[in-house]
Amino acid sequence: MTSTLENSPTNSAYNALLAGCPTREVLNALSDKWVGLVVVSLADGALRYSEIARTVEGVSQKMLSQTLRSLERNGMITRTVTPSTPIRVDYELTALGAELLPILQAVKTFSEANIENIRDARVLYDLAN
Amino acid sequence: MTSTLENSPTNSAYNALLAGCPTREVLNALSDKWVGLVVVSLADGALRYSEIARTVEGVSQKMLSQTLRSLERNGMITRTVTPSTPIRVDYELTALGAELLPILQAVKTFSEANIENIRDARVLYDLAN
DNA sequence: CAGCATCCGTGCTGATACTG
DNA sequence: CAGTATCAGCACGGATGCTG
Repeated sequence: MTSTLENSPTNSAYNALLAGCPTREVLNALSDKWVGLVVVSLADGALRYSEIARTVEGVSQKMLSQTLRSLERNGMITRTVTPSTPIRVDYELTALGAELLPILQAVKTFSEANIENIRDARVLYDLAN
Repeated sequence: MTSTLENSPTNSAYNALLAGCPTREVLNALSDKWVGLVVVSLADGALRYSEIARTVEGVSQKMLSQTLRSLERNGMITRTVTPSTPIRVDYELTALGAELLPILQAVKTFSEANIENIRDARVLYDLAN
């Protein structure tokens, strides 16, 4: 009989619930403020730096650069420089990034679909506390 | 023929890519450091405060309390007090929280499944830069 | 047992200015 | 166009101590 450890649904050697687990780095990287929106902005294919900046409204150059650098370093996106004048830089999801995309899209969709439920819950909570 | 706006997959009135969109609050709330692991810890049903603390290794009481309070306020979990001695407090996912669970589990599973790919990517990136 | 209150360092964030 | 550099603020997060 196979045991059913529902809270251990993966057969991976790693478990982010454990303190020293290196996957916590990844979890932290994925919970950076702009990561979700930047990855989602690349859903339809490669985008230039300025196009991402326009798509992800409100992101500063610093934060966008930093986020792109982090995603590139973690193998989620590629960076392609075309040395034309003016210079052109395109960012595109890697296979790994494409695997991550639907997950982060789900987070975004969940937020958009339930924002009103959440607001209602907050009103109730704040009334009672 | 229906138009295919791939980057607008929802029919919601909200779009987190827009600067003033209230769903960004939710995105920020969901990217809090301990939210993912706490929600996942409740996958199998209600858990006591101390049980969550033990399951989510390394979380401080302050951060756990803060995270639970936030999740409760946003309608993701319920808090049930049993005034026995000693007191007993159980936390459980709401219907909304249960909807969020598989998404955050996917993030966790993705991290665990791809940590080695990510580490390799980092080594390559750091060598080249 | 289940927490809240407080202090305090560090690191994230954004604005501003500058460069190839 | 696509960034980097620097600075100032403050919020996040951890450690500690206390309470019903």
